[in-house]
Amino acid sequence: MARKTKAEAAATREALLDAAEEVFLEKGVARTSLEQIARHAGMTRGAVYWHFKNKADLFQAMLNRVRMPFQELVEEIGGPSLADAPLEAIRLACVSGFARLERPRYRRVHAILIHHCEVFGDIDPLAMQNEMAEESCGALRDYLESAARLGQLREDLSPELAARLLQSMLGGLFHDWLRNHEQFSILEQGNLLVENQLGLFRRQA
Amino acid sequence: MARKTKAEAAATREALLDAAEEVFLEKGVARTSLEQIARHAGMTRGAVYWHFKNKADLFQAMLNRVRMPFQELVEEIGGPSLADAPLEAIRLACVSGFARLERPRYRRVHAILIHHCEVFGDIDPLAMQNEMAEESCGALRDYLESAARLGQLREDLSPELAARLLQSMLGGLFHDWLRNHEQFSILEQGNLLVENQLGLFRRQA
DNA sequence: CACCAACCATACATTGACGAATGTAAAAGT
DNA sequence: ACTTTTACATTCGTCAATGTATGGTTGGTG
Repeated sequence: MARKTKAEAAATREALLDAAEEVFLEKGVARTSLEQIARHAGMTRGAVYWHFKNKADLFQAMLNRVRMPFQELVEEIGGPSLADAPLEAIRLACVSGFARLERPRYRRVHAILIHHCEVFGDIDPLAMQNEMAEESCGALRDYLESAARLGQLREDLSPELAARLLQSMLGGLFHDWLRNHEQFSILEQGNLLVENQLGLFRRQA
Repeated sequence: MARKTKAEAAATREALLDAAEEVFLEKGVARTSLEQIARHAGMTRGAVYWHFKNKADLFQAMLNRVRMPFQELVEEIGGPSLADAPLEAIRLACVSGFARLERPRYRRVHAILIHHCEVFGDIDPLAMQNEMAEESCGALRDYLESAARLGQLREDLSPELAARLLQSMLGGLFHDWLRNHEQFSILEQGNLLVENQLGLFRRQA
């Protein structure tokens, strides 16, 4: 095959990753061959093995396109508002996360990671999920402790417990929505649930 | 090989299913061969193909050993107490479910179904999860509507919304625990979370 | 302008899982 | 006691997927 421009080569690489997302989501990671991915992108396995070492490497590259550390979500909500209104900061961070998840690429990759792949090669999706869970739970706990210090939390509710409740609720919502995103909008439903759950946390109903 | 008595044959069948549970949980469904399952049970693939048609059939048989319809959980909690105390009925049903999940067989099979298998043959774990979710959410809504009619719910909280909150929280807890059950006890943690979440739902804090 | 390496296709070797066919020895039936 | 069926073990053919090696064309760089 003829050599391509650097831009064209990068484009085919992206096309391969796009194809991987679609086929992985449709048929599951284990049941899709590199041949199927290549054909779906209009290429052959040669292209795949040029750009990626193997299936696990391609999978990792697919994940790297959607890395969103929690810090980015915090930065998106503005800044100094979190100092005196931590509960509102949590809500806005959640909204920010929901908005990202509605972008097809983010939704697809997370759905694949959580519902359409097993342990595989040197990639352990469960370990990744654990990391995500602990990170978000820790951040929630920080904000809720701040809220407790400011007297914005019910006195019979510890920030630790509130963080676990909220984290479990968010995790369940996340899983449910990723399972079939056509059933509801995570932005609407998520807003509703987070708002009300935080309302239950607040002092004086 | 020599023929075994009916009891012995049934025992080897159970042994094969036990082995399947362990190997599936350790290596994932797609990455384990029937050979590995058979060897782990001290047999060969011949035994597997005698008792089961193929991998999907074995998988289905494994699932059939842990079917627990929601109705059983309700029956376990006693009976007439649910009429005037629906919130307590919910709590007891959850406790009952948590207790079951701590039995190794139930825990393993659910962990496999949710975290260690993809779509596979004529088996769609996501569809099963959807069934489970809708069934439990519907039951929760029924009880919470009953609680609302009895004036046991906060007036600013619709039973519909409460059901979604609780269902998401339970689902998140479920997933988190199945991901690594060594981190905490679902019976303790589940009791704590359900109790407090229901407490937040109740009228007059 | 020349030449090399990038970029991808093609062909080939290897692996390993499945499933069916066959073997067989003891339990069940008669 | 004789036959039949059961409950496996063993072997083998097939096929799909992987990984590698090779070839061919052209963009990029000196």
